[in-house]
Amino acid sequence: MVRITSSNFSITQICQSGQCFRMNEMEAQGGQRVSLVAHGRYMEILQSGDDICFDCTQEEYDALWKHYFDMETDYAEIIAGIDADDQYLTSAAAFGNGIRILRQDLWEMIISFIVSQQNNIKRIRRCINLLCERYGEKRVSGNGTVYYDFPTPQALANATLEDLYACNLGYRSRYIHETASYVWQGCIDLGKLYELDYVGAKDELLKLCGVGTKVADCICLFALHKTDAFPRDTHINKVLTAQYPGGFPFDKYADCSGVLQQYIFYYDLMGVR
DNA sequence: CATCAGGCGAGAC
DNA sequence: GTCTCGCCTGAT
Repeated sequence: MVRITSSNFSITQICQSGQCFRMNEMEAQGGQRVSLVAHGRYMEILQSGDDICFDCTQEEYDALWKHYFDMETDYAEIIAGIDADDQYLTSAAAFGNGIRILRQDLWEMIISFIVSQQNNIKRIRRCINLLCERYGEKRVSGNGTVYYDFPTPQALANATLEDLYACNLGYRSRYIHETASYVWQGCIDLGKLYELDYVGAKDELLKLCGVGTKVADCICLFALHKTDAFPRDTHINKVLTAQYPGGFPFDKYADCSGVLQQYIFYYDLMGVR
């Protein structure tokens, strides 16, 4: 068990923000609890107010989860940098101030956000769980929980189109089949994407079948942690049209616009209006 | 029954 | 380069 105290950190907000499809809210008394599969491990986190309890060793927290949850970044500073005259953005950030931009697995994000297109979060989770159960390695955690690794490029490349359609992926089945084959054959070196800047990494990702501008931006933000990426989906476009008819002030928020995108997205999705 | 969900690829121009 | 159109599936 690792106990830490942090304002600007909410496991439920992170869970609901829709960047991670393998994080689930659980029943809990006297606080919030989520389970998570990442880094090939299963973990639970308990939170009560500013008190957060990671169910792992200190070594594991320091080596993996601290970085995964972006604990080194001061989100209060980002929020403090928001233009006080921008009432919408100020409200959105106050509403979602516990959100973090996670550092998730690159391959998992590529497939997850291909699945996400023209799809709703509930079905996205179902599709991904199905892919993991059918093509991921089965594991058992320390507390006896059965879970599945995210399928490897090889496992998905070996799945037939029919198999993928059977996972209710619809027309995205072909995209996943082609992208998995492409990666498994070594046509793209995913490792080198970490060395590129946002624009360079995005250009490479756009070569993948089923990856367009929006999906590429999500991968850049949630896997490569390019916080200057600003994914534009239907929610964001709706808000930009209504709240920023003169254009969103990207120049003010050069290297944190991706964080702001998450505040806006979450506020539009969950906020009471 | 129509519409939409965190878009994208293919083809027309 | 920009625009339109069709697309699996399920929830509302």
